[in-house]
Amino acid sequence: MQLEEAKNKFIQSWGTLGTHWGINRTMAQILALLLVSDKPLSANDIMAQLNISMGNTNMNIRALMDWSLVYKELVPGERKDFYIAEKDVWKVTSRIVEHRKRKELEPMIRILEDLQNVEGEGESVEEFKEVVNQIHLFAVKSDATLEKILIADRNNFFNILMKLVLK
Amino acid sequence: MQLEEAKNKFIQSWGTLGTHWGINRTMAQILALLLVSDKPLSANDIMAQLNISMGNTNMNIRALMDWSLVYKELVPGERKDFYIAEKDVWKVTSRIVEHRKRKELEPMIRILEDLQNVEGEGESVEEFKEVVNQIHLFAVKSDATLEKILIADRNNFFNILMKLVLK
DNA sequence: CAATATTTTCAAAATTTTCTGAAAGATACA
DNA sequence: TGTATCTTTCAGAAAATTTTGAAAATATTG
Repeated sequence: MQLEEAKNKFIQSWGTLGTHWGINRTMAQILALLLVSDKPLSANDIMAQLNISMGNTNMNIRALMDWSLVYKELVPGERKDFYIAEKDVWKVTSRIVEHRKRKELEPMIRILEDLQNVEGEGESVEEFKEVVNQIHLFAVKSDATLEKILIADRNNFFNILMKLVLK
Repeated sequence: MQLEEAKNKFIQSWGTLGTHWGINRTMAQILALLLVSDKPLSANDIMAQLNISMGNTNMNIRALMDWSLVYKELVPGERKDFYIAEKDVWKVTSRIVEHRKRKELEPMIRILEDLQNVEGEGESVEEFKEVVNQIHLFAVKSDATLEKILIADRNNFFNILMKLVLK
């Protein structure tokens, strides 16, 4: 397998994976392209290499910057903006996890808490509260665990992983 | 808030959350409906309550059974099939995680391994290998950790969570 | 076995999500 | 300031996903 072929394979696979992670295909592909690029790329380079439109490129680069997965890099003597990817796997992962925690888990916890306010007394109300309560408990524990993991630095994280795996 | 309102709110929210978890809206809503139902429901009941078509109902019930999130329950004297949800939060979570591990993480690991076979020697090849290798290492560790967590029973899981949270 | 009830299938329709590209908005340079 | 280059926006187009419902298949009952 030649380098170019390998890079393309990586970009394609990463794109597919991304769609399962709250990231759309193009956004994931841009990230992948920048991850395996040895130099910063301009919006134009990205457009050309992935065969996508200007607007699509721009929108997704900005989303990636918003997620802190891609940074602008100024290239002296160049007027265009150039971009590089965050290459630290742990940072990439933790930023994605953080986003999803904020956008999915935390809103769900708020809703579950709200649902505890259901009125009435009968058995069916109790059963409902019980189900909601179980899920809430679980969600809160998961949230706290993620929080703990996220504030740890990479080394800490690998230590935790190792403890779990070797246990 | 009345019980009915609370149940509907739960079903809607769970439906939205589901779409972020590789489960489509309807599939998640059916699961939610069964989770807060005090008795087994038939496909017809589900159709009526969620206002969805027969085909949609059938397809998603079967997907849920395939994921072991919903079971058939035979009601004596009834010709229809009735369904109940898995109410153990830990089981629900672990089955979803297991599915995603099999369908996303493991295929990615295989691709990353394949990509290590890139030919050539230059610096750019080495850089590519380094990126791929970092991701592969991380993916394998995550996979092993998930495996460990999944084969643990619920108590074990909560113990692990607790250790992490209280650390 | 025939009649009826229930479940399953799947092509077409509806909906949702993503992408395009022309136009408007910035920014840098002379 | 004028011109050229680059970036952003967004309405409409395209693509992907989900849903419908009629028809076929299957199961149950008498």
